[in-house]
Amino acid sequence: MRQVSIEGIRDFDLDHIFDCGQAFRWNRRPDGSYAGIAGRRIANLRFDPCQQGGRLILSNVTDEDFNGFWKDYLDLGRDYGAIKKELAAKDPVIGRAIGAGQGIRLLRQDKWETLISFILSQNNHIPRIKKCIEALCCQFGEKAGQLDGEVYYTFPAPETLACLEPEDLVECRLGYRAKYLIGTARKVAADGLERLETMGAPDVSAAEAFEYVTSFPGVGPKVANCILLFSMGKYDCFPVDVWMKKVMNDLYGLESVKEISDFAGRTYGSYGGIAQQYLFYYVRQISRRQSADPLTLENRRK
DNA sequence: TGCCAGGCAAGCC
DNA sequence: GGCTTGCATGGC
Repeated sequence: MRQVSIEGIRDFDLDHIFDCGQAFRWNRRPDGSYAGIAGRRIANLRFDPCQQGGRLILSNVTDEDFNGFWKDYLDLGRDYGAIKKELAAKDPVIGRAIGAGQGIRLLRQDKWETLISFILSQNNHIPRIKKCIEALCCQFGEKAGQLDGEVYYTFPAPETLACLEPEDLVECRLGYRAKYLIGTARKVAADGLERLETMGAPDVSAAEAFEYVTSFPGVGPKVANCILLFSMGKYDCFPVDVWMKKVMNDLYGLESVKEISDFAGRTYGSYGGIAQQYLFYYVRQISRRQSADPLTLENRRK
């Protein structure tokens, strides 16, 4: 199989990247590799860490694909080591979270797919969000190809979803989010997909992009910030969900969303969104450990 | 078995 | 403008 191998990659860990709630169409294989789809491109990623920077092996990928797409998608051009240093220098507490998710990278994902995916994320668990999205792609996407015996489907286009009615979506089990999805698809189709795409341009401010994406039904401040951060390169955005409320309360004693957002802007600056991902991964890791280990202090008190 | 999740919109004051 | 409530669903 066609394959690309890249040496000397630092600040990179597949579990951290694909298990930090930013992308929903990647799955861990028993060998520790991840298989997934982006656009029409299907790939398997494997990473062998080593002291001097590890080796990333991308299967089902050509050199042309790597240079023209995957390099940017995986954000390999960014120096996360420098960002981590900068964040740690600004704030003494975040070092713990950076240590937990040291290999996180923010994927540069498709804007339309991210918009719909995070509409489906609201008041939902990550494993179930993945199921909803797979059902949607399987039913309304196009067959993109096959890898290791598994068939992959593209994310359905705006026009495809725009002409659906809620009853067409019952099998996807989206719940009350189905009507938001249809309303948003219709508005994207009416506005033209280009309008959404232009929001990712560097000269479009986060505030302007925020205003546009919150005009879609089912998109409030939290979902909007996720879209801006995960698909539009607005790295100062700081999405606050229930996990972030918990970790920001535990670490800094902050309570309200406004308190948390203000603190983040003040403290982490232009890389607040990246700080947010380390914190998100950290608090979820702690939570998982506690539920896996009944002898932790918190559980013993019960 | 309930509780809860990468929240939002609508209705209240 | 801030606060409360209803919401579909299923993983844990």
